[in-house]
Amino acid sequence: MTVCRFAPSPTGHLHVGNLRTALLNFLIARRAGGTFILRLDDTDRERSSETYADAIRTDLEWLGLAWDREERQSARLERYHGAKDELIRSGRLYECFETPAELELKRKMQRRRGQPPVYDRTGLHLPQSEKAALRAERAGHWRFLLDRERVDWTDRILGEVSVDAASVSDPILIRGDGQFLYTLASVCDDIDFHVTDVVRGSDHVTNTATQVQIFRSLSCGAPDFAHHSLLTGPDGEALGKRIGAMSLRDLRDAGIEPMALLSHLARLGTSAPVQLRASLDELAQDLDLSRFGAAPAKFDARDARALTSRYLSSLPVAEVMPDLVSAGVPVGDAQPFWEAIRENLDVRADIGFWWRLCTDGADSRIEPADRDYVAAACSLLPPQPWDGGTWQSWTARVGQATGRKGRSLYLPLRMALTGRSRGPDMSRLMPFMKGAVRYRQAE
RNA sequence: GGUCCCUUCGUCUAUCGGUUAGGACGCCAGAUUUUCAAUCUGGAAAGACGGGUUCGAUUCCCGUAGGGACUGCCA
Repeated sequence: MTVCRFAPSPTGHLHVGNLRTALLNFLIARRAGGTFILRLDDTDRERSSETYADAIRTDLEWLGLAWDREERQSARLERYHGAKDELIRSGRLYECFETPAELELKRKMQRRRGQPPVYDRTGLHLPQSEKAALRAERAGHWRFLLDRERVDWTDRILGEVSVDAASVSDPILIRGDGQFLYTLASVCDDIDFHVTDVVRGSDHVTNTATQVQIFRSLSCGAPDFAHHSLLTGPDGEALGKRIGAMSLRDLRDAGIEPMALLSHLARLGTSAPVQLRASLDELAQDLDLSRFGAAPAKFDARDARALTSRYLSSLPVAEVMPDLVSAGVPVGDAQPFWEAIRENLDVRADIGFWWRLCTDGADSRIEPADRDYVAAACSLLPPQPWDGGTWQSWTARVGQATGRKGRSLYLPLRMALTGRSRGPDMSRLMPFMKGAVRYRQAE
């Protein structure tokens, strides 16, 4: 039984990088008919908030990434205590008493001497009497005693990975204030929830080595790991540096369609071409982790926008009926109006734009050179209401009267009627144009 | 400073030592629809740099440069 999890900490809004992680986990679970767990890593009570937890759920729901089970670490403290006791009993957890300032100083000096800033295990060798004395003045924190050996695993994206645990400090698992840290909590959760596949960003590669040792010391096997490269912005900058940029919330507000975004992220950084898919199931069918590269990939929202436009044009009228109705389109007009505009939308909200343009009328744009031409054409324009044949009969007459043809015949008329050089097929749009056209001279 | 990863068209990437270095998205042009879009056809567009191995290197090795991750009482 495949079990995957997406484990954000509710300390901020999700961004596209987070989404890629969530999506991969979701798709793996979906394809295998397994379980997808949403796990809120909220052991840090100060930074975590319910507001962000809600925002995360909202984002996932918007995208259709339904989770089968929700867990939160703040509710599992007892379990972590149990793990702590077990590790102490087996001698893998030891208490330390350095202050953060002392540790920083230590690292600084090691660095200055050209040594790697690895913890020197002072706490491990402290005599009991000294520990008791220290304990009286401050709360100790707990470190996991690493085996100083290489940890190897076959990563489903990176291939054979080998990390030397000797190059890493014994990780702190429990803070002085008793807070359990990610490194331990995550392992306990993966054990208890029987997680089989861990897909996460490659910033966790080193963690994996230490966590594999923790799995072992708790007498459990580690799950399969896959570490994907990190996403950057269009200029290669790290995501999340610019606050709010690339957040899912922003993309949603900008009108990006879920399936467009999902289709893009499922293939970005892979050797397979991006293909617009209609459903998560289709994406799940196509998913191939081995096609992901190890190099960081750039995410450009413009790609998601282009896909959004293509996605919208593929939709049947039933899918957009609520949008048409709320834009004020009468149900009887919905089908033909949708057919008229569907291929000319950037975002869903453009439905309202075109309908308002039809009902409220447009500000025309007339190039100075076309002023006489447009005036002549307008004198030939039949009064509203127009129908599906109006555009053709009108432009034919205008063409005869003025001798114009092709682009120079049509474009000024399109701009006079809609104020834009691009837009829906005019013969399909004209029947809906009931508002007055406000003619004015272009600058 | 240390460890690890990465570097091919604008972007994502293919290439198991010999290829006119391929595809997709984007872009440009033409065709078509006497409009917009769509579609079709075509086009421009790449091996970071320096060594080495080899008959032959984008491919293997070393180095340099650049980018990223980790090096937290964050996750």
